[in-house]
Amino acid sequence: MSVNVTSIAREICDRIERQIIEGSLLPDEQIPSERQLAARFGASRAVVREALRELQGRGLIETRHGRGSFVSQMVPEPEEDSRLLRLIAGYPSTLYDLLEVREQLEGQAACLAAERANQRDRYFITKAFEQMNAADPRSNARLDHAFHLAIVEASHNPVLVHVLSSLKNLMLMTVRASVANLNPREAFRQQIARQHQRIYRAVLAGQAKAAKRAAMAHVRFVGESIRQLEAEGHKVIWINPQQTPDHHT
Amino acid sequence: MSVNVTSIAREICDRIERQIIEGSLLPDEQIPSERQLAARFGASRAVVREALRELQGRGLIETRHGRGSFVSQMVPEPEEDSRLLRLIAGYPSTLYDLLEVREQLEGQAACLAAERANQRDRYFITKAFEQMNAADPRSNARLDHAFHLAIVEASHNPVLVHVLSSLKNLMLMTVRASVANLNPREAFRQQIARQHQRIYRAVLAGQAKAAKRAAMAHVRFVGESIRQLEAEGHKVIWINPQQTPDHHT
DNA sequence: CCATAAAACTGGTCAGACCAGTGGTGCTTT
DNA sequence: AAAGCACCACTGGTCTGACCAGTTTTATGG
Repeated sequence: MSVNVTSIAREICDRIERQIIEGSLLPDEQIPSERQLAARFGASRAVVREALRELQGRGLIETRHGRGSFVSQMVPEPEEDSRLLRLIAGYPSTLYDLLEVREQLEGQAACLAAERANQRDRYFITKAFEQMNAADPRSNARLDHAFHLAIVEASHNPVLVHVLSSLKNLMLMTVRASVANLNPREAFRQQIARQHQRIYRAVLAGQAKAAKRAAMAHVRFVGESIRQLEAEGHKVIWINPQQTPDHHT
Repeated sequence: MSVNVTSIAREICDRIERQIIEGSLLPDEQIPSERQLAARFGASRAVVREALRELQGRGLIETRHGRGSFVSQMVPEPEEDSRLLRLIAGYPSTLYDLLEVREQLEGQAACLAAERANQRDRYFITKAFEQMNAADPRSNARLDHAFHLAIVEASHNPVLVHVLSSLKNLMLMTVRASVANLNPREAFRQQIARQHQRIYRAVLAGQAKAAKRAAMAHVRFVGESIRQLEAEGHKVIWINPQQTPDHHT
């Protein structure tokens, strides 16, 4: 019985592919150098190069002489996204629809993240969490979003990552709406900070059910709060995502 | 002006690719050995191997140890579906990830559909439900999917509709997997029929919570059943959405 | 302080060696 | 003559170590 049908190069290729699909390696992120990969996998550089070549053929990475290899941008469907965006521009109420969906998906993401997050995930979640708290509460929409995204990626569910990243711009709208309308009011701000902390702790503690509850409660709270403000006659601010600004990683 | 950005390996890869596309190299035809190619192109064998690896990544050739490399059999251009989706579709385990997401989204959809469905929605849901039941239980994947879709549309949540329709091909895979593996076993088939009926009745009766419970239970049941079959050593059938077949509406 | 040269990266290519499957050729055995 | 077997000439798979060629960082000299 032959068992090892797979060549070393193919194995390395598949492992890296998996990391890309799962989201452990993000678009535009640099892949370790060939020599490093060779050392890590205990293989020769030639084999690593073949693995990377195959990934190039699959369109997953791009390699530049003297620079390195980088994960390709595989934008799901930009034109669909924009169509939906236009629709929503006309009907702000759609944002509530999105919040409904977010409640489910982020709840699921938090649940899975609590179960599956590895050390790297925990590091990024912690980093995002701390950056978000350190920033000015009135202008941290992007950091707020990054925190939520870090949790989604920690779920290691590629479908979830794909869906939520395809809704990135819409997500940013809801997050911005939350930040712009709720954070300036001290009571809301504190409440939201507590909710974030609850999510953070539950995920890092590996408490799946608690994480799910916290995440769903958080999203629902945002939606209901904004709805309430609107009902009370307050002017609710919806901010369109002009572009994806400042990429100052 | 530097023009030659192309590596030797890439150049060889492209030349062979052109031959395959032009038809100079026919499907199943054997490609000259690496050593021959190296001599012909005046390059080292390592470079030739990298070129062949890239062709493998592009799915144009297949290589067998001790035999040689052969041109793949392939459909002219199986319509560039989202590369990411096709990529994900290559990993059967991803289907479980999708089922996790489906459980949340379809639960939500059923919930909203029960609350919001109007007469027109009810008509379409009923029609889809009856068609599904009337069809051969072993070959009604498309109708099964249509039933679920009708409920999603009745949710009147454009975000939900958008997300689930963007996952159409993947959804079809899970539905097909369910139909192909579960329906032939009478016990499963009856169980699933009951679940469908429960969803149907709850939605039409406007019982939101019950509809949500039923839909989530249904999706979870499918996932767990397939997982169980797999664990018991049964051969589980995953059907790739090569094309969207017979559109004979 | 800034421009420039040198060093320390990165990927790209080469040569030659050896291992590991595959299949044919011809000899031995039955 | 037919079956078996060892051998050999292929095939791809991997390794090593060297060197070339872009890029980025660092140190150096003005």
